[in-house]
Amino acid sequence: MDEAVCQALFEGRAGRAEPVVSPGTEIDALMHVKLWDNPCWFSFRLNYLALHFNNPVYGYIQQHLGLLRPEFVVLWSLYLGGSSTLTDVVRSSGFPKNTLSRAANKLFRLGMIDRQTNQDDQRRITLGLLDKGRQAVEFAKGMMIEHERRMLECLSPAERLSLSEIMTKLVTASGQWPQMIDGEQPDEAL
Amino acid sequence: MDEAVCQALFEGRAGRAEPVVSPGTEIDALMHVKLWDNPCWFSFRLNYLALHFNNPVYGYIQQHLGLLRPEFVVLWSLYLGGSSTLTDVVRSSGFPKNTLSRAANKLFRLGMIDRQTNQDDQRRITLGLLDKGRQAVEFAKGMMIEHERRMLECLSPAERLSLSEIMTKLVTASGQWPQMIDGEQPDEAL
DNA sequence: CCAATAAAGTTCCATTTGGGATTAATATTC
DNA sequence: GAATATTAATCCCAAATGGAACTTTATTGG
Repeated sequence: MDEAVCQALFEGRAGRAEPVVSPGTEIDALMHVKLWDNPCWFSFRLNYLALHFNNPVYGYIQQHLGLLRPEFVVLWSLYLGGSSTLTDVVRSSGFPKNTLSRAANKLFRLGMIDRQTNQDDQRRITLGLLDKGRQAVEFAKGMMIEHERRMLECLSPAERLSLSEIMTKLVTASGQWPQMIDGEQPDEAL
Repeated sequence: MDEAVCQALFEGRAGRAEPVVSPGTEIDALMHVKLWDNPCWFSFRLNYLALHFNNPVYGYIQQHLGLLRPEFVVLWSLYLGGSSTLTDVVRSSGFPKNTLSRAANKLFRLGMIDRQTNQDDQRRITLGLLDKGRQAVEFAKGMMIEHERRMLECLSPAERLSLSEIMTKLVTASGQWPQMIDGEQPDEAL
């Protein structure tokens, strides 16, 4: 284990020469620098990889289901977590609440979800997946899993396990990261 | 090395019980399911982590520099890669070209970059960072590195190295991933 | 050498987005 | 128990976004 490399990674230098480029991957000069000489190597790769999931997957969903990303996010949330309130979807997805409110309204109009006002707290509206919504999710689900599988197939089983564990660690720690950087006061601080 | 777990990770099941939740991380039920019982565990964590970089960082940049994300992306590209053409920035960032065209025009108006028409190909315009643009990047750079450092500080040095290597492998393989899923014809296929 | 094709950037415009105010229901405080 | 604060969801509207068409320059092929 090379201490200098670890320190470099922590400090934000990628700290390694680029790997041999695999066939089919033509990388121009600017891409090269962003990948291998970027002080924010982690964030860049994160965004780069997220893009390569989101663009094809949400493009396909829009094309075949006519649903925008926030709309599908609501469906996916209800599919995974069962009936939920809009606020739960907001918290778990990071989209702004008005964007998801609009999305839920459209899904309701499309007959993909229903909305039930909560009896003991009448502010809350529980959103529930209807058959039509479930069918939409199930239509997209296989494609999403397959696309993710293709993204991960370049890794060895041990690497996939390692990646899962490391990302788990990061996500678990995320509660302690600043939601905002100094100058921007969070509401409570005012 | 547990074969079943590796297979599960490949197939898209997270395949593990959730870790002990660290203090400060209150996770509601829906979040829990999305993290630990999501067939697209990788993509979800990718987007989740990217969000936790982008929101604070670009919020800060907008607040203090008055620059939108596409605008800062252009500056960051020129800062890392030196003078480049808009198309290079498009390719290396994944933003649509009209969005970046607008961004470059605004940066030009602000005196942060200059534009030089290429002599041997008059379609090309080389964008170059001016002092004012460089100062903007350098103003934000420390904050960005620091935020990324905070995100990574929960990992051991060995884990950071491993993460870097695995992400490198993924990015390098990305040229072979589909840019589009079947039904959506890429332009050339028509 | 000229038409057809492609590439770099820009412009147009309808749609999407998200900050902030608003409404309505519940919690808390005094 | 009225007054205040908080929370859930929605509405308003100015701004940002991105697909598609367009302009200009370069390349290709007959």
